[in-house]
Amino acid sequence: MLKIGELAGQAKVSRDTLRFYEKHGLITPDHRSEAGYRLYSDSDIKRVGFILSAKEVGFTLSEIHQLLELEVTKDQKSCEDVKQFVDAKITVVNQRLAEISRIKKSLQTLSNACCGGDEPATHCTILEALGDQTSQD
Amino acid sequence: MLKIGELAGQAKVSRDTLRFYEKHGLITPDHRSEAGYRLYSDSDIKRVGFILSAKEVGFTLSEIHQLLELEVTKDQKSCEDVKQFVDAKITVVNQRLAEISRIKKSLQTLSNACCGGDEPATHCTILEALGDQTSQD
DNA sequence: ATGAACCTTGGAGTATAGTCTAGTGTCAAG
DNA sequence: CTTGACACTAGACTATACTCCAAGGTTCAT
Repeated sequence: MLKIGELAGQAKVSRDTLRFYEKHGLITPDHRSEAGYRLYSDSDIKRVGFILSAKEVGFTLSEIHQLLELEVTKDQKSCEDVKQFVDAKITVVNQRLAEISRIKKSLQTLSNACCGGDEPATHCTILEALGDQTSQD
Repeated sequence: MLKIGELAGQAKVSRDTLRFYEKHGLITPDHRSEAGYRLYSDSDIKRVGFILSAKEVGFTLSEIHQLLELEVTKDQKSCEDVKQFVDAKITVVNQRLAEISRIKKSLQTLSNACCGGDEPATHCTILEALGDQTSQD
């Protein structure tokens, strides 16, 4: 069982952020101590990690909330709903993957462009690099 | 030359957003008409597209501003600075790629988990799916 | 020559995601 | 038995990224 400061330390967020996430339903301590201190389980480190990863790749807290709420039950009905929701998210994740790859390529083109690189100094802005994505990977 | 509404329509943002981006140095119309109307060049569609892509994968407007400002000149000095900056961005982009791939896999695991899928119904939440990334791709 | 549909500016308002402060309580070490 | 590091709540404040509004000017088709 971890106190809020311990979880915060391990997950590299502030205590305030954890309380904020709790207020918004993203994470709830397993239970409270006599004194009312939040007590988290070890697996909550993973949960916070997921929240941070998902946030970093562009999901909002409310989307992350939905993802964390998902529970595929045996109930066929809810299962179909979950599948639809998840498949929609996979679609946006794929779009994001494509876009981030595109940006990565442009950055690499830009990085190779000058400074004694092999490229002629024509790709001199990110927009020019974006327009011309051929050989670099 | 495009008026603000035309650019907004093509780039699928609001006029207000374009004015907001201008205020923050992300995009400036080529020039103004006699009446003071903003007139954009065709290439500004691409510029707005870049802003939106970069935003979607988690860059802030101020980072995007920096990316757009980058100009690899022949000057060796500034060139090294640019390379450093760009290489740092490539590092974060790679991290983001890894994280988004991880999330994608979990979503796929989750999607396959039930509903007559081949997986047993053990992967029933995103966190369980995250923990167990083996065969799916 | 007038009305709709556009454009201008400045400034206020909103949503999201924290971050900080105040006032108070808890706990472990010296 | 007190001091320092931590915890609690409620609420105010901040940054980012828009979004809307008011009051007015422009363009153009009818």
